[in-house]
Amino acid sequence: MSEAAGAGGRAQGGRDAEAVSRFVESFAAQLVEAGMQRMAARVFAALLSSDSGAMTSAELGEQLRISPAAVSGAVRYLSQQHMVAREREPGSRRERYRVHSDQWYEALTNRETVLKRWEGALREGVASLGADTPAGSRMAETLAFFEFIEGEITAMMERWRVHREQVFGKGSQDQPEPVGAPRSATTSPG
Amino acid sequence: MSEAAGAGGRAQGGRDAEAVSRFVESFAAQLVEAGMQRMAARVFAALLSSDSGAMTSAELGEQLRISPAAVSGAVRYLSQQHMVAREREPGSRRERYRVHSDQWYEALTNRETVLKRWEGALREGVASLGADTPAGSRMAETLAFFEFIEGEITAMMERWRVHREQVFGKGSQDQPEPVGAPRSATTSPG
DNA sequence: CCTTAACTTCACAAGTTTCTGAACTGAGCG
DNA sequence: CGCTCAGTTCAGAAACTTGTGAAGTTAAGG
Repeated sequence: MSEAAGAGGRAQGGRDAEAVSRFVESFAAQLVEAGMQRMAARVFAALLSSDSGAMTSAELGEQLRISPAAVSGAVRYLSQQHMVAREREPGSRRERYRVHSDQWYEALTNRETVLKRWEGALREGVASLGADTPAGSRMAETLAFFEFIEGEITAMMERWRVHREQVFGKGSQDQPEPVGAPRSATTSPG
Repeated sequence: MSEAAGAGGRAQGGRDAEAVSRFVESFAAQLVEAGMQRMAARVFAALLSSDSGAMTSAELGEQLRISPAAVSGAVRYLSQQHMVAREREPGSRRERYRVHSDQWYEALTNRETVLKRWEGALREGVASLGADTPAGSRMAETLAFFEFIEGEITAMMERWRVHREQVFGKGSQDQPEPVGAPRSATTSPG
Protein backbone atom coordinates (compact mmCIF):
# COMPACT_ATOMS: atom_id res chain seq x y z
CA MET A 1 0.00 0.00 0.00
CA SER A 2 2.77 2.40 -0.84
CA GLU A 3 0.97 3.81 -3.86
CA ALA A 4 -1.69 6.14 -2.55
CA ALA A 5 -4.00 4.11 -0.41
CA GLY A 6 -4.55 2.27 -3.64
CA ALA A 7 -4.25 -1.48 -3.58
CA GLY A 8 -4.35 -1.66 -7.31
CA GLY A 9 -6.90 0.90 -8.43
CA ARG A 10 -5.38 3.81 -10.39
CA ALA A 11 -6.92 3.44 -13.77
CA GLN A 12 -5.14 5.11 -16.62
CA GLY A 13 -7.44 8.09 -16.16
CA GLY A 14 -5.21 8.79 -13.19
CA ARG A 15 -7.38 8.09 -10.20
CA ASP A 16 -7.80 5.36 -7.69
CA ALA A 17 -11.30 4.12 -8.31
CA GLU A 18 -11.42 2.40 -4.98
CA ALA A 19 -10.44 5.48 -3.02
CA VAL A 20 -12.97 7.54 -4.92
CA SER A 21 -15.68 5.05 -4.14
CA ARG A 22 -14.78 5.01 -0.48
CA PHE A 23 -15.03 8.77 -0.30
CA VAL A 24 -18.25 8.88 -2.28
CA GLU A 25 -19.98 6.41 -0.02
CA SER A 26 -18.81 7.89 3.24
CA PHE A 27 -19.54 11.46 2.29
CA ALA A 28 -22.90 10.49 0.87
CA ALA A 29 -23.71 8.75 4.13
CA GLN A 30 -23.15 11.99 6.02
CA LEU A 31 -25.37 13.88 3.63
CA VAL A 32 -28.07 11.28 4.03
CA GLU A 33 -27.90 11.66 7.79
CA ALA A 34 -28.43 15.35 7.29
CA GLY A 35 -31.64 14.64 5.44
CA MET A 36 -30.70 14.33 1.78
CA GLN A 37 -32.13 11.55 -0.37
CA ARG A 38 -29.76 8.63 -0.64
CA MET A 39 -29.34 8.56 -4.40
CA ALA A 40 -29.07 12.32 -4.65
CA ALA A 41 -26.35 12.27 -2.01
CA ARG A 42 -24.38 9.60 -3.82
CA VAL A 43 -24.63 11.35 -7.15
CA PHE A 44 -23.57 14.63 -5.63
CA ALA A 45 -20.62 13.06 -3.87
CA ALA A 46 -19.57 11.36 -7.08
CA LEU A 47 -19.63 14.64 -8.95
CA LEU A 48 -17.73 16.35 -6.18
CA SER A 49 -14.99 13.76 -6.34
CA SER A 50 -14.67 13.70 -10.11
CA ASP A 51 -11.68 15.54 -11.48
CA SER A 52 -13.62 17.50 -14.02
CA GLY A 53 -16.53 18.17 -11.72
CA ALA A 54 -18.90 16.89 -14.33
CA MET A 55 -20.19 13.48 -15.35
CA THR A 56 -22.72 12.06 -17.74
CA SER A 57 -25.72 10.05 -16.70
CA ALA A 58 -24.10 6.86 -18.01
CA GLU A 59 -20.90 7.47 -16.04
CA LEU A 60 -22.83 8.10 -12.88
CA GLY A 61 -24.93 5.01 -13.32
CA GLU A 62 -21.89 2.87 -13.95
CA GLN A 63 -19.82 4.19 -11.07
CA LEU A 64 -22.61 4.01 -8.53
CA ARG A 65 -24.18 0.83 -9.89
CA ILE A 66 -27.63 2.31 -10.15
CA SER A 67 -30.23 2.34 -12.87
CA PRO A 68 -30.71 5.21 -15.32
CA ALA A 69 -34.02 5.85 -13.60
CA ALA A 70 -32.30 6.40 -10.29
CA VAL A 71 -29.79 8.76 -11.88
CA SER A 72 -32.62 10.65 -13.48
CA GLY A 73 -34.45 11.07 -10.19
CA ALA A 74 -31.36 12.10 -8.28
CA VAL A 75 -30.33 14.63 -10.87
CA ARG A 76 -33.78 16.12 -10.98
CA TYR A 77 -33.69 16.63 -7.24
CA LEU A 78 -30.19 18.11 -7.28
CA SER A 79 -30.95 20.58 -10.03
CA GLN A 80 -34.14 21.64 -8.31
CA GLN A 81 -31.97 22.40 -5.31
CA HIS A 82 -29.51 24.19 -7.61
CA MET A 83 -26.74 21.96 -6.43
CA VAL A 84 -25.82 20.78 -9.92
CA ALA A 85 -26.18 22.35 -13.34
CA ARG A 86 -27.10 20.41 -16.43
CA GLU A 87 -25.20 21.02 -19.58
CA ARG A 88 -25.74 19.58 -23.00
CA GLU A 89 -22.65 18.98 -25.03
CA PRO A 90 -23.34 20.26 -28.51
CA GLY A 91 -23.10 17.50 -31.03
CA SER A 92 -23.92 14.79 -28.55
CA ARG A 93 -27.03 13.37 -27.08
CA ARG A 94 -25.38 13.04 -23.72
CA GLU A 95 -26.05 15.46 -20.99
CA ARG A 96 -23.49 16.40 -18.36
CA TYR A 97 -24.19 17.23 -14.78
CA ARG A 98 -21.77 19.60 -13.15
CA VAL A 99 -21.06 21.00 -9.72
CA HIS A 100 -20.44 24.68 -10.15
CA SER A 101 -18.33 25.15 -7.04
CA ASP A 102 -19.77 28.56 -6.42
CA GLN A 103 -23.30 27.81 -7.15
CA TRP A 104 -23.70 24.98 -4.73
CA TYR A 105 -22.38 26.84 -1.72
CA GLU A 106 -25.16 29.29 -2.27
CA ALA A 107 -27.64 26.50 -2.73
CA LEU A 108 -26.58 24.90 0.51
CA THR A 109 -27.09 28.08 2.48
CA ASN A 110 -30.28 28.81 0.63
CA ARG A 111 -32.08 26.88 3.20
CA GLU A 112 -33.44 30.39 3.35
CA THR A 113 -36.43 28.98 1.61
CA VAL A 114 -36.88 26.78 4.62
CA LEU A 115 -36.39 29.71 6.96
CA LYS A 116 -39.04 31.68 5.10
CA ARG A 117 -41.55 28.93 5.63
CA TRP A 118 -40.73 28.65 9.28
CA GLU A 119 -41.16 32.36 9.61
CA GLY A 120 -44.53 32.17 7.95
CA ALA A 121 -45.73 29.49 10.33
CA LEU A 122 -44.45 31.43 13.32
CA ARG A 123 -46.10 34.65 12.17
CA GLU A 124 -49.42 32.85 11.99
CA GLY A 125 -48.81 31.44 15.42
CA VAL A 126 -48.10 34.85 16.93
CA ALA A 127 -51.16 36.29 15.24
CA SER A 128 -53.55 33.60 16.36
CA LEU A 129 -52.29 33.19 19.89
CA GLY A 130 -51.83 36.87 20.46
CA ALA A 131 -48.55 38.72 20.85
CA ASP A 132 -49.51 39.58 24.41
CA THR A 133 -49.54 35.98 25.60
CA PRO A 134 -46.40 34.36 26.96
CA ALA A 135 -46.42 31.78 24.19
CA GLY A 136 -46.98 34.49 21.61
CA SER A 137 -44.07 36.49 22.85
CA ARG A 138 -41.83 33.44 22.85
CA MET A 139 -42.78 32.77 19.25
CA ALA A 140 -42.20 36.39 18.35
CA GLU A 141 -38.71 36.11 19.71
CA THR A 142 -38.13 32.93 17.75
CA LEU A 143 -39.37 34.70 14.66
CA ALA A 144 -36.95 37.54 15.29
CA PHE A 145 -34.19 34.98 15.60
CA PHE A 146 -34.90 33.53 12.19
CA GLU A 147 -35.14 36.94 10.59
CA PHE A 148 -31.81 37.80 12.14
CA ILE A 149 -30.22 34.60 10.87
CA GLU A 150 -31.52 35.21 7.41
CA GLY A 151 -29.76 38.53 7.15
CA GLU A 152 -26.61 37.10 8.66
CA ILE A 153 -26.38 34.34 6.10
CA THR A 154 -26.30 36.79 3.24
CA ALA A 155 -23.48 38.75 4.86
CA MET A 156 -21.69 35.54 5.72
CA MET A 157 -21.64 34.36 2.12
CA GLU A 158 -20.26 37.69 1.08
CA ARG A 159 -17.43 37.31 3.58
CA TRP A 160 -16.81 33.78 2.34
CA ARG A 161 -16.31 35.00 -1.20
CA VAL A 162 -13.71 37.47 -0.01
CA HIS A 163 -12.05 34.87 2.21
CA ARG A 164 -11.89 32.33 -0.56
CA GLU A 165 -10.32 34.72 -2.95
CA GLN A 166 -7.64 35.54 -0.39
CA VAL A 167 -6.87 31.92 0.36
CA PHE A 168 -7.42 30.23 -2.96
CA GLY A 169 -6.97 33.28 -5.10
CA LYS A 170 -9.69 32.55 -7.53
CA GLY A 171 -12.84 34.07 -8.82
CA SER A 172 -15.87 32.17 -9.92
CA GLN A 173 -14.36 29.77 -12.40
CA ASP A 174 -14.38 26.04 -11.97
CA GLN A 175 -11.78 23.55 -13.03
CA PRO A 176 -11.45 24.53 -16.68
CA GLU A 177 -11.05 21.01 -17.91
CA PRO A 178 -9.18 20.70 -21.21
CA VAL A 179 -11.85 19.65 -23.66
CA GLY A 180 -11.07 16.44 -25.45
CA ALA A 181 -8.55 15.13 -22.94
CA PRO A 182 -9.19 11.55 -21.85
CA ARG A 183 -10.82 11.89 -18.51
CA SER A 184 -11.65 8.35 -17.64
CA ALA A 185 -10.50 4.88 -18.43
CA THR A 186 -13.85 4.06 -19.90
CA THR A 187 -13.64 6.48 -22.78
CA SER A 188 -15.05 4.13 -25.31
CA PRO A 189 -16.88 6.14 -27.95
CA GLY A 190 -19.11 3.79 -29.83
CA MET B 1 -62.60 38.04 15.63
CA SER B 2 -62.18 40.91 18.02
CA GLU B 3 -60.93 38.70 20.81
CA ALA B 4 -57.63 37.35 19.61
CA ALA B 5 -58.50 35.29 16.59
CA GLY B 6 -60.37 33.14 19.08
CA ALA B 7 -63.49 31.70 17.54
CA GLY B 8 -64.74 30.07 20.66
CA GLY B 9 -61.96 28.01 22.12
CA ARG B 10 -60.41 29.84 25.06
CA ALA B 11 -60.46 27.32 27.82
CA GLN B 12 -60.34 28.66 31.31
CA GLY B 13 -56.61 28.16 31.24
CA GLY B 14 -56.68 31.20 29.02
CA ARG B 15 -55.81 29.88 25.58
CA ASP B 16 -57.61 28.95 22.45
CA ALA B 17 -56.94 25.25 22.18
CA GLU B 18 -57.95 25.19 18.56
CA ALA B 19 -55.59 27.98 17.57
CA VAL B 20 -52.77 26.33 19.47
CA SER B 21 -53.38 23.07 17.70
CA ARG B 22 -53.44 24.75 14.32
CA PHE B 23 -50.11 26.38 14.99
CA VAL B 24 -48.59 23.22 16.40
CA GLU B 25 -49.50 21.17 13.39
CA SER B 26 -48.48 23.70 10.78
CA PHE B 27 -45.19 24.54 12.43
CA ALA B 28 -44.44 20.89 13.00
CA ALA B 29 -45.11 20.22 9.35
CA GLN B 30 -42.43 22.71 8.38
CA LEU B 31 -39.97 21.14 10.78
CA VAL B 32 -40.71 17.73 9.35
CA GLU B 33 -40.02 19.02 5.86
CA ALA B 34 -36.68 20.22 7.13
CA GLY B 35 -35.85 16.71 8.22
CA MET B 36 -37.04 16.41 11.80
CA GLN B 37 -38.91 13.33 12.96
CA ARG B 38 -42.65 13.82 12.92
CA MET B 39 -43.38 13.19 16.57
CA ALA B 40 -40.37 15.17 17.73
CA ALA B 41 -41.49 18.10 15.63
CA ARG B 42 -45.01 18.00 17.05
CA VAL B 43 -43.80 17.76 20.62
CA PHE B 44 -41.39 20.61 20.11
CA ALA B 45 -44.04 22.81 18.52
CA ALA B 46 -46.41 22.02 21.37
CA LEU B 47 -43.84 23.07 23.93
CA LEU B 48 -43.02 26.20 21.98
CA SER B 49 -46.67 27.21 21.96
CA SER B 50 -47.35 26.48 25.60
CA ASP B 51 -47.51 29.52 27.82
CA SER B 52 -45.16 28.15 30.42
CA GLY B 53 -42.82 26.65 27.89
CA ALA B 54 -42.99 23.35 29.71
CA MET B 55 -45.33 20.37 29.68
CA THR B 56 -45.50 16.94 31.21
CA SER B 57 -45.51 13.74 29.25
CA ALA B 58 -49.18 13.21 29.99
CA GLU B 59 -50.12 16.69 28.79
CA LEU B 60 -48.18 16.21 25.60
CA GLY B 61 -49.77 12.86 24.94
CA GLU B 62 -53.22 14.22 25.51
CA GLN B 63 -52.84 17.33 23.41
CA LEU B 64 -51.22 15.57 20.50
CA ARG B 65 -53.25 12.39 20.79
CA ILE B 66 -50.25 10.13 20.84
CA SER B 67 -49.20 7.24 23.03
CA PRO B 68 -46.82 7.56 25.97
CA ALA B 69 -44.33 5.57 23.96
CA ALA B 70 -44.38 8.13 21.20
CA VAL B 71 -43.88 10.95 23.69
CA SER B 72 -41.00 9.08 25.21
CA GLY B 73 -39.30 8.60 21.87
CA ALA B 74 -39.82 12.18 20.78
CA VAL B 75 -38.54 13.58 24.03
CA ARG B 76 -35.48 11.38 23.94
CA TYR B 77 -34.65 12.67 20.49
CA LEU B 78 -35.22 16.29 21.44
CA SER B 79 -33.08 16.11 24.53
CA GLN B 80 -30.30 14.39 22.62
CA GLN B 81 -30.42 17.37 20.28
CA HIS B 82 -30.46 19.67 23.32
CA MET B 83 -33.65 21.24 22.12
CA VAL B 84 -35.54 20.55 25.31
CA ALA B 85 -34.47 20.13 28.90
CA ARG B 86 -35.97 17.60 31.24
CA GLU B 87 -36.86 18.67 34.72
CA ARG B 88 -38.20 16.64 37.55
CA GLU B 89 -40.60 18.39 39.86
CA PRO B 90 -39.64 17.50 43.42
CA GLY B 91 -42.44 15.69 45.16
CA SER B 92 -43.98 14.39 42.00
CA ARG B 93 -43.33 11.51 39.72
CA ARG B 94 -44.02 13.61 36.71
CA GLU B 95 -41.26 14.91 34.58
CA ARG B 96 -41.49 18.20 32.72
CA TYR B 97 -39.99 18.96 29.38
CA ARG B 98 -39.07 22.55 28.77
CA VAL B 99 -37.82 24.71 25.96
CA HIS B 100 -35.12 26.90 27.38
CA SER B 101 -35.46 29.72 24.88
CA ASP B 102 -31.74 30.30 24.85
CA GLN B 103 -30.62 26.80 24.81
CA TRP B 104 -32.50 25.72 21.77
CA TYR B 105 -31.26 28.48 19.52
CA GLU B 106 -27.82 27.18 20.22
CA ALA B 107 -28.93 23.64 19.61
CA LEU B 108 -30.45 24.55 16.28
CA THR B 109 -27.25 26.14 15.08
CA ASN B 110 -25.25 23.34 16.57
CA ARG B 111 -25.64 21.52 13.39
CA GLU B 112 -21.96 22.04 13.95
CA THR B 113 -21.92 18.42 14.88
CA VAL B 114 -23.11 17.71 11.38
CA LEU B 115 -20.53 20.07 9.96
CA LYS B 116 -17.80 18.30 11.89
CA ARG B 117 -18.75 15.01 10.37
CA TRP B 118 -18.84 16.44 6.89
CA GLU B 119 -15.44 17.91 7.48
CA GLY B 120 -14.13 14.57 8.59
CA ALA B 121 -15.40 12.84 5.49
CA LEU B 122 -13.95 15.56 3.27
CA ARG B 123 -10.57 15.42 4.98
CA GLU B 124 -10.39 11.72 4.28
CA GLY B 125 -11.35 12.38 0.71
CA VAL B 126 -8.62 14.95 0.22
CA ALA B 127 -6.08 12.65 1.83
CA SER B 128 -6.94 9.60 -0.22
CA LEU B 129 -7.40 11.32 -3.56
CA GLY B 130 -4.44 13.61 -3.11
CA ALA B 131 -4.53 17.35 -2.58
CA ASP B 132 -2.77 17.82 -5.88
CA THR B 133 -5.58 16.36 -7.95
CA PRO B 134 -8.34 18.59 -9.29
CA ALA B 135 -10.94 16.67 -7.29
CA GLY B 136 -8.78 16.88 -4.20
CA SER B 137 -8.42 20.60 -4.52
CA ARG B 138 -12.15 21.03 -5.00
CA MET B 139 -12.78 19.05 -1.86
CA ALA B 140 -10.17 21.05 0.00
CA GLU B 141 -12.02 24.19 -0.94
CA THR B 142 -15.29 22.70 0.21
CA LEU B 143 -13.63 21.76 3.47
CA ALA B 144 -12.38 25.32 3.87
CA PHE B 145 -15.92 26.50 3.29
CA PHE B 146 -17.27 24.39 6.11
CA GLU B 147 -14.52 25.43 8.46
CA PHE B 148 -15.27 29.03 7.63
CA ILE B 149 -18.98 28.55 8.25
CA GLU B 150 -18.30 26.93 11.56
CA GLY B 151 -16.41 29.94 12.84
CA GLU B 152 -19.02 32.28 11.47
CA ILE B 153 -21.83 30.56 13.28
CA THR B 154 -20.17 31.10 16.63
CA ALA B 155 -19.75 34.79 15.92
CA MET B 156 -23.27 35.01 14.61
CA MET B 157 -24.76 33.60 17.79
CA GLU B 158 -22.78 36.11 19.77
CA ARG B 159 -24.24 38.93 17.71
CA TRP B 160 -27.70 37.44 18.14
CA ARG B 161 -27.40 37.60 21.90
CA VAL B 162 -26.50 41.25 21.73
CA HIS B 163 -29.24 41.95 19.22
CA ARG B 164 -31.84 40.19 21.30
CA GLU B 165 -30.95 42.07 24.39
CA GLN B 166 -31.30 45.34 22.52
CA VAL B 167 -34.67 44.45 21.05
CA PHE B 168 -36.23 42.35 23.77
CA GLY B 169 -34.16 43.64 26.61
CA LYS B 170 -33.64 40.41 28.37
CA GLY B 171 -30.88 38.18 29.49
CA SER B 172 -30.98 34.46 29.64
CA GLN B 173 -34.09 33.92 31.72
CA ASP B 174 -37.15 32.14 30.43
CA GLN B 175 -40.70 32.83 31.29
CA PRO B 176 -40.44 32.68 35.06
CA GLU B 177 -43.76 30.97 35.48
CA PRO B 178 -45.33 31.52 38.89
CA VAL B 179 -45.13 28.14 40.54
CA GLY B 180 -48.46 26.77 41.57
CA ALA B 181 -50.58 28.94 39.29
CA PRO B 182 -53.16 27.04 37.27
CA ARG B 183 -51.56 26.64 33.91
CA SER B 184 -54.05 24.60 32.02
CA ALA B 185 -57.71 23.76 32.04
CA THR B 186 -56.89 20.15 32.66
CA THR B 187 -55.26 20.69 36.00
CA SER B 188 -56.80 17.71 37.62
CA PRO B 189 -54.49 16.49 40.32
CA GLY B 190 -55.45 13.07 41.27
C1' DC C 1 -42.01 -2.77 53.01
C1' DC C 2 -45.40 -2.79 49.71
C1' DT C 3 -48.35 -0.34 46.48
C1' DT C 4 -48.95 2.70 42.82
C1' DA C 5 -47.92 5.53 39.07
C1' DA C 6 -44.88 7.49 35.54
C1' DC C 7 -41.73 6.61 32.16
C1' DT C 8 -39.06 3.36 29.20
C1' DT C 9 -38.19 -0.49 26.23
C1' DC C 10 -39.32 -4.13 23.00
C1' DA C 11 -41.63 -6.52 19.22
C1' DC C 12 -44.84 -6.11 15.75
C1' DA C 13 -47.76 -3.97 12.27
C1' DA C 14 -48.80 -0.22 9.30
C1' DG C 15 -47.43 3.14 6.39
C1' DT C 16 -44.23 5.43 3.54
C1' DT C 17 -40.44 5.91 0.79
C1' DT C 18 -37.47 4.34 -2.87
C1' DC C 19 -35.24 1.72 -6.47
C1' DT C 20 -35.81 -1.11 -10.53
C1' DG C 21 -37.63 -2.76 -15.08
C1' DA C 22 -40.21 -1.51 -19.00
C1' DA C 23 -42.43 1.43 -22.07
C1' DC C 24 -42.32 6.23 -23.86
C1' DT C 25 -40.52 10.77 -25.72
C1' DG C 26 -37.50 13.51 -28.18
C1' DA C 27 -33.17 14.85 -30.40
C1' DG C 28 -29.10 13.95 -33.43
C1' DC C 29 -27.46 11.48 -37.51
C1' DG C 30 -27.41 8.80 -41.66
C1' DC D 1 -37.43 10.87 -43.48
C1' DG D 2 -36.77 7.41 -40.33
C1' DC D 3 -33.57 5.17 -37.17
C1' DT D 4 -31.14 5.03 -32.96
C1' DC D 5 -29.91 6.16 -28.53
C1' DA D 6 -30.16 9.11 -24.22
C1' DG D 7 -33.08 10.36 -20.83
C1' DT D 8 -37.76 10.38 -18.55
C1' DT D 9 -41.88 8.53 -16.56
C1' DC D 10 -44.78 5.02 -14.48
C1' DA D 11 -46.15 1.03 -11.82
C1' DG D 12 -44.83 -2.45 -8.72
C1' DA D 13 -41.80 -4.77 -5.27
C1' DA D 14 -38.77 -4.35 -1.49
C1' DA D 15 -36.87 -2.14 2.38
C1' DC D 16 -36.98 0.91 5.86
C1' DT D 17 -38.95 3.92 9.21
C1' DT D 18 -42.21 4.79 12.71
C1' DG D 19 -46.14 4.55 16.04
C1' DT D 20 -48.73 1.42 19.10
C1' DG D 21 -49.62 -2.03 22.79
C1' DA D 22 -47.86 -4.50 26.51
C1' DA D 23 -44.51 -5.75 29.76
C1' DG D 24 -40.70 -4.01 32.57
C1' DT D 25 -38.22 -0.69 35.67
C1' DT D 26 -37.66 2.90 38.92
C1' DA D 27 -39.16 6.00 42.38
C1' DA D 28 -42.76 8.36 45.40
C1' DG D 29 -45.96 7.64 49.21
C1' DG D 30 -48.66 5.16 52.70
